[in-house]
Amino acid sequence: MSRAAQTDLAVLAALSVSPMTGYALREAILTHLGAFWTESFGQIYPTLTSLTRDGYVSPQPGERAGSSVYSLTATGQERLIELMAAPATEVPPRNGVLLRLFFGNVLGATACRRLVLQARDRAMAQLAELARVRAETENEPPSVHTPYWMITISAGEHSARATVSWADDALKSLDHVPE
Amino acid sequence: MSRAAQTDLAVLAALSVSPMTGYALREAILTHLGAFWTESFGQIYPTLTSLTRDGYVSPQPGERAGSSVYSLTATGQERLIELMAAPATEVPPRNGVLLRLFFGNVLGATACRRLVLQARDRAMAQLAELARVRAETENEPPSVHTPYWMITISAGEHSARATVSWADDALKSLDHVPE
DNA sequence: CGACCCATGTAATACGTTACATGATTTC
DNA sequence: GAAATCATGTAACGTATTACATGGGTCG
Repeated sequence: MSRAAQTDLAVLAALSVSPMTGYALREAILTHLGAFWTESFGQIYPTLTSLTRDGYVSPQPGERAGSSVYSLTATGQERLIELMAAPATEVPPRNGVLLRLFFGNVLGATACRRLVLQARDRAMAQLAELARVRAETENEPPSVHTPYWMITISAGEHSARATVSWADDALKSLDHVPE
Repeated sequence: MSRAAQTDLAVLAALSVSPMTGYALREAILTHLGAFWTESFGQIYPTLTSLTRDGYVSPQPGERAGSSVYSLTATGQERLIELMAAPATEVPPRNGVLLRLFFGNVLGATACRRLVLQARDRAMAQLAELARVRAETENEPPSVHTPYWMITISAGEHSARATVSWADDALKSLDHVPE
């Protein structure tokens, strides 16, 4: 599965929940998938154009002049299932914090402690945000999506908690490292 | 910090441990940083050329004909510290597994269980590999690098264990989801 | 002497972000 | 009627991967 098809997948999947404009699509991807997926306008609009050309989505005039609401066609639904079933391509990892810590002797223990603390803070903020999203999702009427959304929220929570406990371990061991 | 500077950082940092050829550099990045960093030949060679032009590294003839061993210059050492101190730029996330699970109703519960199980298997394999690397690192004579390498190994372990426990939770909740 | 590893380098291609240009509609 | 938001689209730029081309050295 090429990387371009990944954007097709995200767009088709989002449109399968409900038809919307390119602008709303970007908004929806940002707020709902933001923790594990990103798309920019520069990707979304050309993707909508090519998906329309290939008959996977069809635009209808929106409420505002010049705006188009896109919805999945029957072949688009098939294409979505096909892309979903294809193996996921992972982005090559590039973790700047771990890179800096691996060569931590260059920065020194104090600067490394600061890096770890910042990572811990970010994870704590993620946990707070996830608690908010979890409460919101639990308060909505259950749908076919609910159990799946809960699973992705849980993934974020496990990951953030792991970062916090790693940070605590790391801070402890950095205390024994001479500057 | 631009994304190009990220490759500069990785290359300078690796050369700060010991001088080596471009080929060995790729090998070293793959084996030591592979869990959280990647660089391809197509990045490494042009980067070595530009770093040489800027006086941050200097090539010396290697053992084999035509090969060059690169080492940090004094200004290269300064540049390394400068880049290390700059804030890390994170790659935008693109987690294909979580994307598929978020829209899991398209695939159905059984296929989602398979995805989660595969993620669990990968995490278990990572844990085995990390145990090997940890034992290897603990058996080597301690150096200035040892405590920092241990911290990055610990990060991998926390992350992999989080994936395993998330997968177990997810599998349990998928059992209650109708197909 | 064939296979494999070490070693370098580039060209084609794809991927993706950012910034810019443009304008309609809503809200205060 | 000014500001904010909704909405579309593209051009420029930078980043990165992959595949290919090339050849020396080593080991069985």
